[in-house]
Amino acid sequence: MPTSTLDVPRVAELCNALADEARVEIVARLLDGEKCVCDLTDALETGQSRLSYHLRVLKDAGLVTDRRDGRWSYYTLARDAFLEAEHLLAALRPRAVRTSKAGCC
Amino acid sequence: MPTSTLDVPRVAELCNALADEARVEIVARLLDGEKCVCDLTDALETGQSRLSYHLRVLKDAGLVTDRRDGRWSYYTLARDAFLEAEHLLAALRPRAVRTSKAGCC
DNA sequence: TTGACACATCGAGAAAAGTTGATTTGATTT
DNA sequence: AAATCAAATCAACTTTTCTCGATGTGTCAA
Repeated sequence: MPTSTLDVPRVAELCNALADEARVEIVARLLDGEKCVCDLTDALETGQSRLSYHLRVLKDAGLVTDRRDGRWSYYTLARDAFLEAEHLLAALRPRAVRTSKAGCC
Repeated sequence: MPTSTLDVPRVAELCNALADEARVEIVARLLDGEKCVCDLTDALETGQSRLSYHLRVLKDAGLVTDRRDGRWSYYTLARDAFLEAEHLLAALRPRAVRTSKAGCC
């Protein structure tokens, strides 16, 4: 459930999770649906432990969820978290073009 | 001018700039318009060089612009960059609730 | 039950980011 | 011109993040 206004630590947490290219790549790969770790390893041509690490960061931030099926783990984007991120970001958007120049101190 | 789709490095760059609470605080303070550095130093109760460092990170990412007037520097949120960020994030949002479970490998 | 597999986790090292105090720069006041 | 002030930059240090190879854990096949 997305919080509406200015949750500073949460913004930092979510952005932090998306602050690394490897993780954004992962998210991009998950856009067309659930993938298992082996699919991602192939697609991203990266070491298994590295991938596992980044998946964990995304998971800790709530941006993905995982599901186990036998030996495989499947990861899915968490729609709620992305909506939450959008709302939080929207709350940071400057309302209009500011013309008023500030005086100082 | 906001790019539309999946610019992975740019997402990482923007998110990185917002991945630190201090910087999100700064953005929050700038929401009601332009501020000089001294205002921010007071408001955030932080050292001057620390603030200057974080302002530079925000500026390098394009999220703020600065203007000099005499001895003072004024910082303003860059509306375009925030819109760009919103668009980029929107492009990462999973389209709908996925029910299809992936087969593997 | 042994071996192979998929993945998570660990430990150590490398790299990057953040903090702090001192110095520098450039503008203003006296 | 000298002193003062706002803010940027620097250098040294601390902390965090990332990477890589190794090990651990649970699952399945032979």
